[in-house]
Amino acid sequence: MEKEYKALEVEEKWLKNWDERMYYFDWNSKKPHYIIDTPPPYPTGSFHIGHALNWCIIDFIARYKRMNGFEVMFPQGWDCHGLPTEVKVEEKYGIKKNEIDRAKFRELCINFTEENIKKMRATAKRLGFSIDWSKEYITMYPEYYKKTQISFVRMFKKGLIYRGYHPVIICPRCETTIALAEIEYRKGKTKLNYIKFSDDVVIATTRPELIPACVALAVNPSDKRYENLVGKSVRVPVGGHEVKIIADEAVDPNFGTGIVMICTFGDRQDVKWWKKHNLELRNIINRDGTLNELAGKYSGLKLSEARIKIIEDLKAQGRVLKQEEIENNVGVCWRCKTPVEIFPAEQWFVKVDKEKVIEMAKKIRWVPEYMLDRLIAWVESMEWDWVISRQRIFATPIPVWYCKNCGKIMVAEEEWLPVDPTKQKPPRNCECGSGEFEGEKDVLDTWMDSSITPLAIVGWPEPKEYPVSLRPQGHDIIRTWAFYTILRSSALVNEIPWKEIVINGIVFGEDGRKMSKSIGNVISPEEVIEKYGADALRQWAASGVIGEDLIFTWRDVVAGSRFQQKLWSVARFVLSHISDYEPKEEDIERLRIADRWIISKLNKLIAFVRENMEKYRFDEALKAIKGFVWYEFADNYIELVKGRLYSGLESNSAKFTLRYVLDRVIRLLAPIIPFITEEIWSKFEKDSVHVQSYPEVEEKFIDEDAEKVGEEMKEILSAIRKFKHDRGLALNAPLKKIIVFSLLDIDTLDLGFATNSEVELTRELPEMKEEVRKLKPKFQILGPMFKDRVKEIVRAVERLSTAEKLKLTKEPLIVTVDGDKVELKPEWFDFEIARTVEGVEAERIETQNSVVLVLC
RNA sequence: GGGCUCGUGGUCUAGUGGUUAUGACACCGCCUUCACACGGCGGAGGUCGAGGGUUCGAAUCCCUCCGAGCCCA
Repeated sequence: MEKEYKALEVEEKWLKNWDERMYYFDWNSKKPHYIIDTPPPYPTGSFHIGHALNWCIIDFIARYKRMNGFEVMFPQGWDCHGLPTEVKVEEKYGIKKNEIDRAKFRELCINFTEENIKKMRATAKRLGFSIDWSKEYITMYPEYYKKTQISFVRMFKKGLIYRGYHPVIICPRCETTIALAEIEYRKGKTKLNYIKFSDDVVIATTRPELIPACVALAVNPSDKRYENLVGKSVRVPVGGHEVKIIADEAVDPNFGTGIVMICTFGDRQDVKWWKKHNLELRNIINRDGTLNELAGKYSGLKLSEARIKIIEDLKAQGRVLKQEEIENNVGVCWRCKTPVEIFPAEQWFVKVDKEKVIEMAKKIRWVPEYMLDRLIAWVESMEWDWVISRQRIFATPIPVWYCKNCGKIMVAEEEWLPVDPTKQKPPRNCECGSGEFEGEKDVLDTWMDSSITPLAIVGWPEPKEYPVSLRPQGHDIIRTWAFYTILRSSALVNEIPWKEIVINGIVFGEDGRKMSKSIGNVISPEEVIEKYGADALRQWAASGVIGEDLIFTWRDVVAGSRFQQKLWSVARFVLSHISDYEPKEEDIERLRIADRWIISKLNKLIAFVRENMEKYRFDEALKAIKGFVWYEFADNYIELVKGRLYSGLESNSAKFTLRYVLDRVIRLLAPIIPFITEEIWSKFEKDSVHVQSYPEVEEKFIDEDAEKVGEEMKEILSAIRKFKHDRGLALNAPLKKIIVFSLLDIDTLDLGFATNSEVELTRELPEMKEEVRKLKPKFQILGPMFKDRVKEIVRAVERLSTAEKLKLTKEPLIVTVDGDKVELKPEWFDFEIARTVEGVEAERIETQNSVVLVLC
């Protein structure tokens, strides 16, 4: 074995040699199934570090479960549809989606996405994820979006999908609907106009051009000034129609006059009020940003023109009382910077049954638990149903036609799916007899695709089993992906989607801020892999507490890389000593104290690691393994048994132990660092480490007595190292003699080798003088017993004489506290006793349970 | 503005009622000993965000404030 561990070479080698079929999921397997509803990422082309964190966690779980005898399904999906791809494709080819053939545009999007998937797949493979590639799904392909369409049809038939009015955002210049994500906000100045509707009703508005769209006025219910107005009606100037005055808490009494005008629609708050108070819809704006006939004499004017004209007219009527300049945020189109307008249009909705979703969510086990609160808070604050239609192209088509003759809606039958209604006609005529249809041009929200992933991976509409075992995902998409999935699972099969949901945090840059291209703090997984390899990055990913956000730091990656070198060096040492050794039962009988000590500690480690892996606390598990390998096994155990190994004296017991420990440690680490563990495993075992079982605790090796003695030997060794260090001696410098006074069965053979000195153990403590050096009250006992008198008791104990303190170590002692006699018991205190031995010219070192005399 | 989370040596971090607060990185000294200098041994460094409360006892529980972050208005 080479001295240096070459992570990159080893990782490349195993990527080539591994047979990925060992990760394939078999429905017919008799093992218990463990199905993971993995997130399908949006194929942007780069698998970023946030994905890496998420996938590492999934892979730790998948590999751990596999080694524990589960048949694990780790599928990989790609959530393809959406606006960003449309935008990228427009940029790439210099086209506009509305100016070219829909089918052609869709094709360009598909090609673009396929390229991106290819790149991301490569990174996922390089990171060593145990993905079952035979279970890959791609939402833009007909096999998948057929399922999305079936889900639409079924929910429509159950009455869970309906059509209704909802605002869409349009850019009046581009004459197209745009998404919230496409709005930029600009700070600007505008005029707040105080407009008199009647003698006692004055409103303040920044949008006078919308007065003809006014459908109500609102005041805060606690506003004393307007108590008598609520419920009354008032005539709208320039519009001429009458509107009611209503009360609503959301009105800010301190803004303007405290009376606000509600229009359909000025902004998102108007939309809320419109829904909440069931107001009339009064749409005065056309898609091109001009006013329609509902605006009366202003019909045909552009909004900006209408604004001037309306203010002019109002001034002429003496209705404009005041105009003050204020700062505000205006939403503008990201492309042309024109202020956007809200425009009511017919949309498709999914009904949201809040109680049902919460009830379902509570049946799922949430890790960490508090993440459930986020979902509940979100659901409870929802103000309207889920709008699922989008005015876009690259998405799953809504399988619906409208009869050109009678206008009736025809929803596709399941047998007709998949279908694109803009290209295909329905196979039968409308009830009215007409065969002329207009296909639905709107398409489905991308979350309609991705909210059926747990169903899709088990073969729905003929699910092989359900619910699945686990959903791992980030907390940033609880409100979307987790919520929609629970909603859809409930609606489609009346069942929870998964038994458990594990939420991971998001990744920040080294500066503590969210990674973003504009800040320039983005680190790509490839960058890390090129320098330190996948295992090092995986160790960083394991260092996070589940649910909490994680900062990327090179420091952690480097620390991971160092641990790999340490593990490699340890393995190199162990393997060089066991190459010609076969474990034999009789060697167990001959195990010495140090062997039994380390094996016992290892078994306790196994219990601890299992417990934490079950809780998804990979940070705790890895930290414990690292600590064991580095500070127990390498620094102490190996140092203790080197003598036996080099001398050949009692060496088989050490060899048995080295092999036992290495075997367990490698298997414990395999889910987290699959490459280096495989490499080391291959040097002394056959088959892949990834098809082995996870180490089990062997109770017969848990040995408290040996641990006590082993810890003491470790302490003695450390004390002697410190002694040599203080004297300026080399650590391997021989000493004349070391005499250990101890009642424990210290192994003088190992300790002698390790200190390079003769070690003598003696039970007799000749002419030993004892003195209580420290006396620590055990407050856990004293607190409940004496309550507020504890301090007095402690003071009384401190006043005791040396002889009395020594007496208290062995028997109860009566002391006087505030005139009361109190009997103190030895078990209420921790004693630290100094033992001095006279007549010996030697350095005296004391450890917990021994006195060590060093003759040099 | 609402929901959730976090604030611990220089930096990052463990720690949900017990006195002397965990570890890592960085730092300082010593040691190139045959697994490892990406190492070993030793050392220095903290009023646990601020204030108040509960308690015999608070980093830990409660309240208020300050600061940071995420998601949503």
